[in-house]
Amino acid sequence: MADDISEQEVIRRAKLAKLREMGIDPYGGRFEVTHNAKQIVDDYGRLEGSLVTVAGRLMAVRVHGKATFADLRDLSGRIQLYVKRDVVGAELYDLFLFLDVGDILGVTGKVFKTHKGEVTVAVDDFKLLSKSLKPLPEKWHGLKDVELRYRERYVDLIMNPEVRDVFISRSKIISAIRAYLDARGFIEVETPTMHVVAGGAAARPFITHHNALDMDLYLRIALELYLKRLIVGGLERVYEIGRNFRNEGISTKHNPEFTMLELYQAYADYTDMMRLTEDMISSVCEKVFGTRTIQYQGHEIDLTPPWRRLSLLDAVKEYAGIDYRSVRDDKDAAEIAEKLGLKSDKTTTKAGLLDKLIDAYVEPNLIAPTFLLDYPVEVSPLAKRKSDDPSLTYRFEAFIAGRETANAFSELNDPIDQRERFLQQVEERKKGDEEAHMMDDDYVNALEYGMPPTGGLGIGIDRLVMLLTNQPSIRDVILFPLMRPRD
RNA sequence: GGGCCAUUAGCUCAGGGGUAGAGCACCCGCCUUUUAAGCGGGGUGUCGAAGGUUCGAUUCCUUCAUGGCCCA
Repeated sequence: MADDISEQEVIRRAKLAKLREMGIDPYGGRFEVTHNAKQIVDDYGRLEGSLVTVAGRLMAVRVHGKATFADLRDLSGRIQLYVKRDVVGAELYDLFLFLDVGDILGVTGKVFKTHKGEVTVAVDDFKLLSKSLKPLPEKWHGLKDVELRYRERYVDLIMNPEVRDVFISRSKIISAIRAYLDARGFIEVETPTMHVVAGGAAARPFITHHNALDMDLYLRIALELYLKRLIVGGLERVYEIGRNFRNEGISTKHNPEFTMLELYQAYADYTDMMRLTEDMISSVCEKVFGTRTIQYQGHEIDLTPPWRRLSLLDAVKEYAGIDYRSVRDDKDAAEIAEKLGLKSDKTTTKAGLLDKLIDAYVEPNLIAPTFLLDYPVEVSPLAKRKSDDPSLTYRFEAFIAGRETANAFSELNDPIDQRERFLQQVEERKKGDEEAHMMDDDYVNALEYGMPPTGGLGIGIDRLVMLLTNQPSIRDVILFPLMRPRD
């Protein structure tokens, strides 16, 4: 280990030893600050000439012989330090020059402005709070290598302030969602992440094992079925913001673990969910960013309600030129897929064809926020059938910037129909569809006690954050995206 | 899973069969209001890994690893 560290690291380790020799603890303890960097700059008028104590990471040092300028950075921003040999004395001055960029320190000094007008702290005293043993990346270009940025996100966060801002925005967006739902009488709950039956979505689960019970468990692929059990239990308005796990490929839109918001509202239906979706997303955007208009990868998108509403089958007819109602069976579907040149790795079913048509022809056209309404029952095993057309369901998906952003329906609360739909899914599974639902007897049992008519909504938080922060990849909104380990 | 691309110093990147390059960072010296401080000096490296071709490979070929983008 010791022989594969760089020269710069060797030098820093030697400095560390020297500091200890000098009786200086290179990893000091508690340090009380009076101000952060931004406060000192913002309140210069009041603070000029007074003593402040501030702590942060040393980001740059500019030595001018017997006086030195340095940049200290904390969460709030950057503040310049000025250390003068005449003021701090030779011993402390030499100690300051002995520090490295990257070290964390606390300083006390007087606030003043330089000739160039920059607010600066004239250091009287400072304390090393943590010795940094590795050199930081280049100050001008920062850390660019995407692999390193994801693997060593801590360095990414130190070097790239705009990355830090994205994650601060993410936190604010989630807080704003909580505030929005809490204000409307929703209660936040936590349901299991380890499931005996992985349901609520069409996806392959991760499998884990409980030793004491000697049983396999699935990491949840959705929050849905437990939250609806709570609606049966009378909680009426519930939501959960939680991690889902899906055992599928990794892409700019997929990370194996990702965060979903799901909410359920008793006595509501999917029209209520539409209004809630457009109102929540646009008000969260306004609360966090002060505007309802966003820029996403070259598109200007206005989130102000009401959003466009369009029947799914009309959209497919309009954009793909296919009348889905004329597709009688899986064989028809396969022929159409073949004719359109839609490649697929599995045998094409009616449901699979619809998915592909939406993907290839409809989605790319839905830049402005759009609700696609009334999905066929075969792709919506948990949604209530339309009373005027039982082949369709009261379900919508919302699309923004050509991407699915929300999925919602009037929940199926007929236990007999639900059991039949599960049975159909089990058949699909037997035919080789690994993403088809499993039978969930306990969920049907819950419905048999009676679930009120309910509207439910799911929103992928990561994708929403991507949209609102203009990030092209889901990895840019997940602090530690999954990576293969190095060696 | 398939296609394309990338991998060279701590970082950002050039190079292209014949002793390994730049900027920043780092080390030494000078410098008391600089800010990508400046001036002078110093190159710190398993060119992702393993095979192959060759007198000679960081460079060409093959395989592998990791990552990115596109497709599935």
